Amino acid sequence: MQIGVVAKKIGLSVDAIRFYERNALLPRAARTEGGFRQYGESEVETLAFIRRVQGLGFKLREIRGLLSLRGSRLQPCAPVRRRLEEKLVDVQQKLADLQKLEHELRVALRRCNRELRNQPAHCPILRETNARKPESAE
Amino acid sequence: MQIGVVAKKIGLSVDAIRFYERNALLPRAARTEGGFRQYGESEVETLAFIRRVQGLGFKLREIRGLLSLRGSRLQPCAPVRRRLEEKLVDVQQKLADLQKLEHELRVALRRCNRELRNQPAHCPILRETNARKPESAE
DNA sequence: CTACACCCTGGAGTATAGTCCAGAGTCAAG
DNA sequence: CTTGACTCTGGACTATACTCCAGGGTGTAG
Repeated sequence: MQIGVVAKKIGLSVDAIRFYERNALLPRAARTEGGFRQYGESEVETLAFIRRVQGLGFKLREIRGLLSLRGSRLQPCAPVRRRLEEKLVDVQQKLADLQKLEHELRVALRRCNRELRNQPAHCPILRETNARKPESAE
Repeated sequence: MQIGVVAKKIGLSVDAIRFYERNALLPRAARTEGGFRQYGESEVETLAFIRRVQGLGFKLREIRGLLSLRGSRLQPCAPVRRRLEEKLVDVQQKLADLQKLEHELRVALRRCNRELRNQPAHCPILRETNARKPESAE
């Protein structure tokens, strides 16, 4: 298969696949005489794998690490599990951060709504400690 | 006040403040004869404002928009509220995405743990549709 | 006058995951 | 042989929010 076919098959751009090769996620592909990349099923599977774990939130540098575990005979599942756990912790941290942010946004909105009913020209977000343009001649 | 004092006061780097000026979050500061930036309270408040809304998840380009509402006489609270609402929707979308991700990670981990008990050498994450190195002579 | 801390400008660099491009070559069909 | 679709390489570009730097000037204490 040449690169365009694989790209369509997996749902990646041709450029993305070349990018992965340049960045050592894929080994350098075999070439035709004319220099065209040739792919077989195993490359397609590697690309599918990349998509899969990328969907799990792994970055390309982490995926490189995961890929290096493939094909090793040394119980690769344990390190993979460790990475999954780390990633889960990561995600949970981000969730907590975002939840806090959500709360703060709600608080700000509530204050904004209260003010809007009372004095429509005074925005508590903009004001706060009395922020005001210096040159605005009132 | 010169820039270093303000930086310490607000908890920003000198470079960050200069960066904000270059990027139109702050108007060009007044200068001493020697060319040193001079700041007063209003600039300090603007910087504090920037920090505050940045803490609410706004990007600098969005903050520029918020800043342009300050000092306008035209009921600035309404557009601010709209922006807060949009940001909230944003955050909720991200939360949903991350929750889905968390779920997927848990699923992957469960499968991983099951396999680990049964056949420690077979990682279901790495395998999936039978991914395997092509040249590995078994 | 010198030393030292501080400041100036403009530009480059950081990380991420690609995309887009020019200029050139390849390959199959007609 | 030509056309058209496809591919090659290397490099530049995107967004974000800064940081770091060189090479120079300023301001003040002693």
